[in-house]
Amino acid sequence: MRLSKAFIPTLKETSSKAVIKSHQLMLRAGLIRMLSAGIYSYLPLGWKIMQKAMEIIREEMNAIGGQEFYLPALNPVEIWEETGRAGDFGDEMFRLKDRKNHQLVLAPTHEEIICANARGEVRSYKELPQIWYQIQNKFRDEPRPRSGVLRARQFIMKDSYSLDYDQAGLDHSYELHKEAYKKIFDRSGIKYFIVGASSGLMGGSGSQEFMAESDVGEDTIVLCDHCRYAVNLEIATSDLTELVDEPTRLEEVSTPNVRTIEEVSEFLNVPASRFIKSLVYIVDDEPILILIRGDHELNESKMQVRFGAKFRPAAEDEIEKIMDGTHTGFIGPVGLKGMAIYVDKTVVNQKGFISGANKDHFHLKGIDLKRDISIREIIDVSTVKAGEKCPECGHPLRIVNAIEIGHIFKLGTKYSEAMNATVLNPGGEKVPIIMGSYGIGVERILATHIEQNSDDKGIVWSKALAPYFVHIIPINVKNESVLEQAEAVYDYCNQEKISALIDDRNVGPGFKLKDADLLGMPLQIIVGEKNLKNNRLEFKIRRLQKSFLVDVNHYKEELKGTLQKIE
RNA sequence: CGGGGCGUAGCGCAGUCCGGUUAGCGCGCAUGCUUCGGGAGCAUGAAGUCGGCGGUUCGAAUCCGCCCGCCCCGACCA
Repeated sequence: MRLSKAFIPTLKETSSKAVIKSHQLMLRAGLIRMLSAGIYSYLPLGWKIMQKAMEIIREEMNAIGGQEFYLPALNPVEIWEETGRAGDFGDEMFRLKDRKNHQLVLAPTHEEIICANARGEVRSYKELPQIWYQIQNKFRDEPRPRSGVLRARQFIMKDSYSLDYDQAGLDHSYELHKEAYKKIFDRSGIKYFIVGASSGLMGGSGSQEFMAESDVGEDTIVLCDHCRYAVNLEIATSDLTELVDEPTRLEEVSTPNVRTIEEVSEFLNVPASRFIKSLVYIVDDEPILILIRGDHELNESKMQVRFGAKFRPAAEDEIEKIMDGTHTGFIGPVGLKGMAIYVDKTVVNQKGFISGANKDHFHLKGIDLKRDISIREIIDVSTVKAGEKCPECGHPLRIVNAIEIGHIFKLGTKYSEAMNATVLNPGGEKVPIIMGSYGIGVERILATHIEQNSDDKGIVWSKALAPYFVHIIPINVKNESVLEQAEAVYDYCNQEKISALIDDRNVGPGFKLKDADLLGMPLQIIVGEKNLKNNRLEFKIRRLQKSFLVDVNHYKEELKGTLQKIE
């Protein structure tokens, strides 16, 4: 491609609206332009890279027997009502009406459509397993689109769906996907790790996420560097068994006007971990009390796993009413009646805790959970903190941010049952198809690659995603021998099917060199007057920002050899 | 949905607090000449519903009200 003809609108600066590195660089390198919040145009260079990423995905999906579909984005709402997800997605689903006033939605994902294709047409276990996939636009009306292309309202997702008739089949399809995903992300040059994850709205028996560590990631991951324990904070646990466990005596202490754990901790000079935090939640219109350790936060994802979607924290005035006038800050579990008490597992069977005395301006010391409190149930709802012990091996845990680039689910029969997608098994019984679902955010591959592979000058593409391998720069196109030599290199690349970009624009050398670094092709070949007089071309490896001179007569071998060495 | 910020030429921004000639700057764009190893120089030129609507005023980019759009933090989220 000739830059003189190409539409690659690079920018020297970006709006202050673009905050994260990948967003800024995608704008500056002329890959994308925003049309509206969370909605982007892919310009030719950006689309070329997207296609590269999609081709890697396609190859690996085909390699495990995947068959590509093209599914409708425009769906009648009824199909989403069959599984109840029209309601579950709520405002996140784009809705519109056709001319007959019929309700349609823009598909946020495609489990229902896959089921619709399977039911009635896949009838016997003999036709299974199937792996069906698509690489298409999905639409989600995000409450807050952000971080450029990382959280968009219209985005391209590779989604695949496995159909099996028994658990072993599902396990196998799941493993196939996991291995395929490793290959996809390895080939894309992305550093990632696999974590245990929450299944959220998707349902199902288990799921894992492919995560790329990054400060701009929206997910939080708990990692153990010693044993490879790695799970999403949403479901992470830690080992906290070392706490004090001596016989204690209940004792009321006066704590005038000190109410937050922090304040009381300071007032009594006792660490926050020795406190019990008493939280009032409303579940199905009933108040419940949840006890967690004073230095911990409640984990809403875990709450959802235990109590479903219908829980909320009680408001302050509600609490006063429920607690017979005791104000927040002084409520506690001891002597409490008429309210179920759920205890987080991090404080169960322990002694010597401090909590509110259910009396304004007083706290209770020496609480023994077992002795003093009638526990309804022991649950796991607290959020792990960095430095706590790994539940597997006891080493300290690390907490990092990460970008979710892939998510694999064992869905089970949630959708097939709701939509009556069944097959006859070898025993002649009618069984619901067992499904798995496996997603990859294609834009996130690009953005993550840029987050992980860029410097202050611009992007550094690895060969797998690079839109062109070689960027040829004649320093001055008015100099005939310079231009001729550059064109010769360009011709050679085309002839050898080495994708190349030539900057044949009549602009200053600084302009071209800056653009080349910004665009980030792996190898730059710079043709300058002085070097050419000495029969030399300059090869520059973008990633290393290092140049070396090559004899004009041997550049062909050198080009191939150098490209081979670059990953 | 809560908190904060922004909207002025194609792009990036100043001007708004404290109303007052013809609304500025940089980049880009067009034409010409020069220049050619890190976003060139000179000259000339084109380009603006100051987000929208309404109000206050002799006079509004500037003050007031409503609305729209975009960004950040939070909530939420595949």
